Amino acid sequence: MARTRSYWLMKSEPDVFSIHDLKACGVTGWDGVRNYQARNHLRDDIKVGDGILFYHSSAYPSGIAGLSEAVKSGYPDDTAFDPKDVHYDPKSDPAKPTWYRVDLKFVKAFPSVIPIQALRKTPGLKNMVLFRNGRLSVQPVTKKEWEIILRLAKKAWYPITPKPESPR
DNA sequence: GCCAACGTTGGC
DNA sequence: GCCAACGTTGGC
Repeated sequence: MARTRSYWLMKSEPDVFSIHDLKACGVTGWDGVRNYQARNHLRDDIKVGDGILFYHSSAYPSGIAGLSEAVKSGYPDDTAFDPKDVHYDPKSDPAKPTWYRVDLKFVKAFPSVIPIQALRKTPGLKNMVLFRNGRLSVQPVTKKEWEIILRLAKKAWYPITPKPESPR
């Protein structure tokens, strides 16, 4: 029997890599993750066909910006072996890699980002890992949460919050 | 810029 | 193995 589809949320700072960058490149390797809990999901749990909520962090607004899908399950993240890479980790042994990545493809950019404030206010989303362990950059999402969020994306239009002036 | 939450490191 | 110090993330 076919495996049930799982769902995930992955964070990215849009200044570094946004849903529009994913749209432009089509498929990308999700590398540079250097947290063990997130690594475990990348290495062991995410399978081809799984649905991914693409989350913009440290953004205006922060929130879910679109959809992605896993096209390749966990394999070693070789940026860890490259001394010139910002994510270089001298402790990661190529013969026994510490860090893993998956490949993702672009599925959809929402017409407007669903802001975290709207997610927080939605009753069925109270228990999202996003609110319990906000710092985890690769986190599981339940089927129910996934469905609620797809409905929010379809119905709602969210104005772009202006970026506050930085103090001088 | 501030700070809460969490992870990692290292002395003991 | 404990825990204090420190670093990072990310919302606000």
